[in-house]
Amino acid sequence: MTDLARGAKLPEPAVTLKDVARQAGVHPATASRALNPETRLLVSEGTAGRVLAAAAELGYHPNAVARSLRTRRSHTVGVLIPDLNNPLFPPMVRGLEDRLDADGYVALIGNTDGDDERERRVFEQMRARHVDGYALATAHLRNPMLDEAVRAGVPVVLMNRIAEDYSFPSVTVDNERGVRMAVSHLTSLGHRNIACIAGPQDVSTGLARFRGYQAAMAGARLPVPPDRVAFARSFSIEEGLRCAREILAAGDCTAVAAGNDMLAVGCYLALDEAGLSCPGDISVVGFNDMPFIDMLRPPLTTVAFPHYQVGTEAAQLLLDRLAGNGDVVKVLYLAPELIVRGSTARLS
Amino acid sequence: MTDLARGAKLPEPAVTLKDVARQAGVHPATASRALNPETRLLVSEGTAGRVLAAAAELGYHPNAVARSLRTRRSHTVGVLIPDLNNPLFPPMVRGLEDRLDADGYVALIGNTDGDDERERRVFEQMRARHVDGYALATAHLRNPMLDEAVRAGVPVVLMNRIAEDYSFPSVTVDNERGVRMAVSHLTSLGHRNIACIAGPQDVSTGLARFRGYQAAMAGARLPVPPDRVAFARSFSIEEGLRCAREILAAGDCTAVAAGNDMLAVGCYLALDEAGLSCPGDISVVGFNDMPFIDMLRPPLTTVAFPHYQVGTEAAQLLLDRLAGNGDVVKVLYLAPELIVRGSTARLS
DNA sequence: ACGATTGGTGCAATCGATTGTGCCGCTCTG
DNA sequence: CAGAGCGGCACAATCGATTGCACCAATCGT
Repeated sequence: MTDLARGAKLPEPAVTLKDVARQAGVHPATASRALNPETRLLVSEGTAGRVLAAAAELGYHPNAVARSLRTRRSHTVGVLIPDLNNPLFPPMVRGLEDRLDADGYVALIGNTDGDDERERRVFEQMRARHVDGYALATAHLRNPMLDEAVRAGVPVVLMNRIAEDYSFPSVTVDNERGVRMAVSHLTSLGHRNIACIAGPQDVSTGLARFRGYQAAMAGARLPVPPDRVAFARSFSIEEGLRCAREILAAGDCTAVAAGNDMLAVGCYLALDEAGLSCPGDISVVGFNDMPFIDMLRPPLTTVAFPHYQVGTEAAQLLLDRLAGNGDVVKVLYLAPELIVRGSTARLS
Repeated sequence: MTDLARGAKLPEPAVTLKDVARQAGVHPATASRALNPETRLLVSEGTAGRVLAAAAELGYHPNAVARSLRTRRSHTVGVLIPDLNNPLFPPMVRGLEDRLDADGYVALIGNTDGDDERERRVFEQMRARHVDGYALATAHLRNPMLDEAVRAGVPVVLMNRIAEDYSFPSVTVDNERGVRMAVSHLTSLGHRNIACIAGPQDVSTGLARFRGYQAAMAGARLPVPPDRVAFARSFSIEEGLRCAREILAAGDCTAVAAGNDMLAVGCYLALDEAGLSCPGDISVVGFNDMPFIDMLRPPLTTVAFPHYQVGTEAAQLLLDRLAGNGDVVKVLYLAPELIVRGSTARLS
């Protein structure tokens, strides 16, 4: 085993701008301008060439930390999500990272677990690191940190959420329409007694989807007895199970529209528990088209939307802001798509 | 809509150390020492109190960028993984982040997609940002960047992988033992013709697990005809499907040991395709116990290991290094556990 | 009681890059 | 041919915090 492999600290060469300047026989300031494409026209072509050559030869890599200190731009954005383990988020994060990367930005990812205390901590961490902007996909709508961020002049975009009071650039799916599509699908299969496992009503997705359910039922002139709706306290399998039990106990429905795929999975468990088959006895629709949800038995009929694009578009909105072009607040609604699989069947 | 919500840039107050010092009536240097717990004992108790009070009153938050420049410590570590969308990684990343967070470090996550070019790019990005260390879970074993990192004196730990040539601190599961457990399970169910869908042989997990298969078969004095082993080029569902087709075409096996859960899922697809049932006709075992793998039909029998702990332990190893206590290279093998579910059955 | 220690602070350099200002010397013009 | 204009570059300040060093006062030992 070598000393190197053991992690021994050797004096890092650390070639700096000054080294490049010396090698090229110019002042560091000139080297800086030559290296920066924006200001390269300020130096003569010949000098620029020598500097570039020197930089290449020495293997110069600018020190991003020093640059940030001076320019007050960290080229870093903070991304707040509830939980990376939720399969919904990795594709969005990748979309964000990929788009940001193209412009030289990197993402700092923070998991909040829906916990306000934790959310505040990661937010502070990010602020201390002077992130240039935030992309939020966190649970709660009202948020003191939002005020703080805008007051500090730091751009914020929302993913998969919209804020009601403030007007932030956001990227989301048209949740209401998505649920209407799902419920229409069920009615077209002959279902009339359609229950709903609604998500938390203090997050915009939960709210909008429940509204979509109500609108679709009203549009089809179908009644919605109170015991045919259960409200989950979180978008989790456990809550889906609990709510589905409630609904099954109330009896007499032939289909369930779940607020998202997790709740639908919980519903699957409740059906197993009750000895009911899906879609034989009861049809189930979800929302999100999470990765791997098509591998379930039966494969879940659900409402899909382009997760990756949510990330890229959010990144684009943020980059627009950061570049100074962000006068109008854009709210992007991506189109939902109904994916019919095996969990829904014609009422026999 | 207010100007603030529209993202108008206002002059940020940006309270600095100098402000705190002035408020407390001391020199910035003294304020610095008072604020840092490590050096607080250098200033008198009274002054420290005044500085702390001033900092609290003004809402001072140290500028991490400036500090990094001076201390040459970014309190940031680079995490390289193949793809965040692979459900195997989010738990590990969370483990890492949670442990790092406890010591004030944050993680920069980079996806390499198994692409050397991309890997190099994110590595450069991270180096430019002067990360204090790296945690790697990337695909390939041999890697010029590893040399570069150790030469620069930047600590590196490996997750879910071990390097053969160099000796790096690593955290991984005992892959060989895990597969032996899986194969023993199959033989105890009466299976003798056990095929293997092996992972890529140029990554340590693929290699070790294949060795485990060979060892287990040899130990049970079972023959391994060449056409009963297929090598996947990547740990993907597609490759699992392709390999499973090959194996099924060769005929006459009653069980398949897959190099990981993804490959096992591909195997499920091939069985469907061939009109075979699992576990009725063929038993299948996987490796990893990915999230949601228990929701499949049939639920997959697989080898589990604590993903989250891999992350926390890797973080711990890295933090040890960063703190200067890292003389001996630790390689941690976490114990695998066989999770028997519905995809394996007694040979009838 | 006087010189030597020690505790507490201030001073100034430093990390590495960016950028406003100003000087030099060239070219162009009237 | 003199002065205006300008391209090209160097100088130095700056971002905000850390830290080696020096300095002053108070205390201690003998």
